[in-house]
Parts: sequence; C-alpha cells; structure tokens
Amino acid sequence: MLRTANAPRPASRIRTPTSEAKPGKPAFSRRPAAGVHNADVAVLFDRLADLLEIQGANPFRVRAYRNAARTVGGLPRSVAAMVVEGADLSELPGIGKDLAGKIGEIVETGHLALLDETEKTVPRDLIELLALPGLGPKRVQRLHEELSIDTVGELRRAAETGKIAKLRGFSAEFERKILRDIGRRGAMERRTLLPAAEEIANELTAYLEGTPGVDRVIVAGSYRRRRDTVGDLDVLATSAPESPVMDRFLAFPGATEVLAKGTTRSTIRLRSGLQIDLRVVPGASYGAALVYFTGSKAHNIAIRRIGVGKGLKINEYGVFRDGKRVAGRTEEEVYAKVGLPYIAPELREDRGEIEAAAKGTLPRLIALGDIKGDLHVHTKASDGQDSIEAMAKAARERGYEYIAITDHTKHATIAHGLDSRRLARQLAEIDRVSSRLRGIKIFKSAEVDILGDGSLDLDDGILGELDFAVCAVHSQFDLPRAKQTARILRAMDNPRCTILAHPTGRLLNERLPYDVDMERLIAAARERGCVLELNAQPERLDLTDEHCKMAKDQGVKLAISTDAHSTATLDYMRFGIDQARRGWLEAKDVVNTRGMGELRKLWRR
DNA sequence: GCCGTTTTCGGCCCGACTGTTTTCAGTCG
Repeated sequence: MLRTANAPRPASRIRTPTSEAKPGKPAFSRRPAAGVHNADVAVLFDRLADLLEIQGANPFRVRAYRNAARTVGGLPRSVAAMVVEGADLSELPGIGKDLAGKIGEIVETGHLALLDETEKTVPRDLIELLALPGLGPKRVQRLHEELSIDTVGELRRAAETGKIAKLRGFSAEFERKILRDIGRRGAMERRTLLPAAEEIANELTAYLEGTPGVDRVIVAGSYRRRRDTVGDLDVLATSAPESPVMDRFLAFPGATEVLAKGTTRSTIRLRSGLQIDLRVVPGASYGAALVYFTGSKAHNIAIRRIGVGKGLKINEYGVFRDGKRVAGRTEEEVYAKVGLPYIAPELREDRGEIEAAAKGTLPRLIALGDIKGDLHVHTKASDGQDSIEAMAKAARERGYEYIAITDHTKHATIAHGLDSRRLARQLAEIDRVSSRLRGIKIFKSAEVDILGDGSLDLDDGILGELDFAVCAVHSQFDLPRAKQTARILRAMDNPRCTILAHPTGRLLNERLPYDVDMERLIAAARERGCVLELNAQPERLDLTDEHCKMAKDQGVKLAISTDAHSTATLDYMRFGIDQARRGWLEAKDVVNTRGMGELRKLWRR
C-alpha cells in the first residue's frame, strides 16, 4: 500500500532528439524518439498526476494518470514499438483516446506538453514535499500559495523561523514534526529487505498471539504479497471486542513512537524507523479485512468496483448487500461474491490477475516443493564458506536431485576467482566428491565473468569441460545503455553461456540496476535458448517480478538460484520462489524444476 | 480521464484517525 513517494525518482527529463517528431505523418511511418522506454512514460504520467493533485484537479483524472503509469510500466512489450507498429493503445485497460495520444506524443517527442505546461504553474520540486508524512496535496498547495515554499529547503527554513505554525490549520506541533521528518528523510527512503521484515513480523506475531481474546494474527500488506522490499508492516488481528490487544501492541518492545492510536487501528514506529500498523476486526470479518489489508490498493479498488456493479459494498468488515453482510469470514468468500476464484496474494497488483481470474486463466504458481536443485552456488574455492562436499550434502538434505558448483572466475579477483588451472583442479575435485557421494548429482560449472567488451574471461577450452556456464557482469556497471546491452548480447552469443546470472546487477538499497535494454536481452535469450536467472539473494532478487513476467510471456526459461555462499543460505531459495510467483511463473517456466535428464537437453544449445 | 447487458453523462472504493475543525477536511492506507 504505497504512496507515489515510493515511485522511483526520475533522474532527468528524457532526452529529445531534434530529428524526430514530424507532425502530420501517418501512423505507419511514426518514428520514436530515441530510447523512450515504458518506465519513462510511467514517470511522466506519475509526475503529472502529482502536479495535478497539488493543483486540485479532479481526483479521478489524477487516478487515470496513475493507472496509466502502472499499466504502461508493467507492459510486457515496448510501448514505443507498439506506437511504431500503429497498435491501438486505447485497447489497453485504463487507456482511452486521450491517453493513447499522450503516449504517442511521449514516444515521438520524448516530451509531454501538458506536463511542461503544468510545471510552469506548479513547480515540480513540490512533488518532493508530498513525500513528507502529513503533507498532502492541499497543504503543499497552501504552503506554496501562502509562503512561496517550493522546496524542502524552503520548508525547513520556514519551519525553523516559526512561519508555518502561524498558518491557519497548522500548529507548532506540526512544525516540529516536519523538521524531524525532514531530518530523517534519507533514512526513511530505505525500504526493509524481506529477511529483516520477517524477523520483526515473526516476533510481533508471537508477541500478539498470546493476548487474551486474540484469535488470529497475520502480517498482510506488501509483506504478504512478498514484494522485494517492504515500506512498513501491516498487521491484522481478530479479537473479541474487550481484548487488550491494542494496548499490548502500543507497548511492543522496540516501539519508540506512537503515531496514531484508535480502537481498531493504531500505528507505531520502531527504532529502525519501520512503521507498523495494527488493524483489529471481529473474526467474522477476517477474510474481508485480510483482502483489504493485503492490498494492493489498486487491486482492492478494482475488486470493489466489480462489487459495486453487482450491487455489493465491500469494505474491511465484509461484503454487504443492502446493508446486510453476505460474506467476509474468508478471502475465498469475498472473491466468490464478485464471481472470482481465489487470487494468490503475490498476484494482487491489478496487473491483469483480475481479468485472468475472470477467464479462469490464473497461473498455477510455482512452489518451493517444485524445485529440484540449485544451479548457482559458491564454495571455499572462491568466496564461499563451505566445501564442495558440504554444499552437496546440504543440497541433498533439502531434497534436491542436483546442485551446480559455480565459483567465480579469474577476473573476479576480489572473490579469489579461479583461473583455468585452478578451475581444472576443482573439476577433478568434483569428480572425487561425486564418486563417494550418493543421492545427489554435482554439476560442473562456474560463474564466468563477462568482460567489458562482452567476451568471457575463460577460454573455450576450459569452458568446454563444464556441464554449462553461468555468466555474469561484475564490473563496469556504468556503461551507457547501448554499450552495456551490446556487451551482454555478445556474451550471450557464446554458446557456452547457458545462464545469465543476476541480469541487472541491482543491490537493493545500495546499487541501482545497470542501464540495460531488458527487452532486448529477453528477446536475445529466446533466440539463443539462453536461460535468465532469478537470483534469490534477498538483496538482489534480480530479475524483478515484472521482468520475470515479460520473460515468461516471451517463452524464455528462468533458473531460480540462490547464489549461496554457505550451506545455510541455500534456504534463500524461498525468496526466489516468492519473487517468481509475483512474476506469474509456473513450474514449467523454471528449468530447475526439471529432472536431470531433461535439464541436460535444455542446455545443449 | 475512463467507461457503459440499465447509461455517451455522470458516475468513479471505502473507512480510520488527526487536529482545532465547533461539524469536518485532510491525510493515509
């Protein structure tokens, strides 16, 4: 359940080539401005929505732009390519004639004239103010009008000199809160990784479960949808009306602040800055409340709208017809009332899951039990902690049929990467371990560095000794998009390159993905029979959910791999499964759900 | 701005909490 503040910030306006955009040309000869990507269109629409909101525009018009941003941002195909082909964009959900035209305009010119116009009256820096808690469009508008505040810096100065408190509707307390929030703005932008969120979620759940009168406690929100990171935790409890659960929640050890306090809803903040919402409802409302509190917001709106069409009102207490509750105890009941089968939380993003549910074409999502092996792990030979034998045994304990040992190669000096000679010795060691270990197949592999020019850092001779190779970029992250893309495409041209590991190189909260044309990588993977990795390390989760879905839609296979550097982190597989489910993946889309024989065929390119 | 087995106009999801509002607007999820 997010606000726009969490949307990625645009680095700068899209470059506008001068040779494009000749008006009056028929559709088939439309030429797109160079490098307009779906994400660019989404950013411009989102920014326009923010500014229109501050301007006090019709909220439904604002929502239309936000929906369009989400639709285009999650599209499996390049919207620029669709424009060039003359596709009818108004067939996309939430895109009408006007927005189709605006998408065309952005694709052809790199600009959105309405946004440029709007920025003349509403400074775009105001969007940053919206990100501060307690500041919505109305207050930002008043600060701008009455105190000429356009930036966070100006807001801070006004607060420090007591000017804000003098405004009607503001107070000295509000002023203090604003100054505090500005101070920790940097920290608040970090989102919490799933393992850290899980630790708190488990602790809090156990803490609340013992409370008298409490029946069930469950963490909902983006945590339950298994997003790669969470902004806050949304906890739902069912209890008897007289239960002291709310007081107990407010006293949770580690809570440093109570941000809101009510009988059915309260919010605390932990020392780490993480916010936790608790919502308490009666047991009869459990299903409806769980749907409501799991979100996403867009999914809920869509579900409720279907309800309205059927004469139903849906809120967190249940499904109501003429004021009478007709469902709400379970999630299945709620979905059934709007004529839909149960939809898994990971899919609830309004990215087509409702339409698929209505048509009966929801994917049969992959589960942890489908996984038959791990195709990317390290040992002491490079930067791992455990031996080949320990890793293989740990894989066997997890019920796997196989594991691939993929230590770094020589260019990764910091990871003590293997050169040809050391790798040859390791392959011999794998043979020795294999000869004495039953019940697990150890594949010979390596995580081969893709050099700056796209060549691999081992020669074909030693590469030929491997069962398959996992290839990855570990250097020169800042190449321009065209060069980065060409570099990786060249690596994929090598028939030894079976799996492309962590394809965007992102590290959550630390390093942005390198600039690469993922649509081209996916197309290239399809043409070459190359497999894309979904790296299950919780700080990577790379590919993203949306890229997974794009790959699946193009018929590209994925490998869900832990990149484990110790036996314990083989368990990260479940985070990869979470992400895969968000990307609509089924067992058949993932190579390491296959048995050994089938796997061997797959990577014989 | 989108959309239509009642509609091309008039709707558009719904409720909790906060603050200074003396009856509700703004914010948030």
